[in-house]
Amino acid sequence: MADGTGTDPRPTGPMRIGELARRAGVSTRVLRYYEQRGLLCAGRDANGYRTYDPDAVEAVARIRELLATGLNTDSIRDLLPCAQGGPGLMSCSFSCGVVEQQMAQLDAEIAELQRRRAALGAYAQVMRDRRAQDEALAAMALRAG
DNA sequence: TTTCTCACA
DNA sequence: TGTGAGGA
Repeated sequence: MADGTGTDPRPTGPMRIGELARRAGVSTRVLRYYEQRGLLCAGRDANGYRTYDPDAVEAVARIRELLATGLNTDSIRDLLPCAQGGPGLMSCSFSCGVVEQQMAQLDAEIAELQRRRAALGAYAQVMRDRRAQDEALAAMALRAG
């Protein structure tokens, strides 16, 4: 079945890149990119076309999940051995370290964004004050005729 | 339909 | 982190 909804039955044999892309809901370019970055393994058939095992669909889903956390492809490549056999990561010291480090980096980015927000807020307050002052002066001038 | 590479956002 | 183009 090829309804493009991702509800097809699980493939029983190797897939080519187009079928994996459709099942995983990503572009073929993305799959080649993941392979280039060492995130995804592909075999080759006689004509050089990539072939993928049926579980590559879940592998792509795991990669997408990890990318969505903000981890880069190098970190994900190192983490993938800890991400086998189901959702989430094994609680090994390596994966814990990577996750902790990523959270620390996010905390730093959040702090920096909050600093920028506060700086912009100061500008905004000055602008509001000036505007209120200008309006008050204009009202006074109007009353004075 | 697939492969690849280069340039680009 | 991806995408587009262009040729094989």
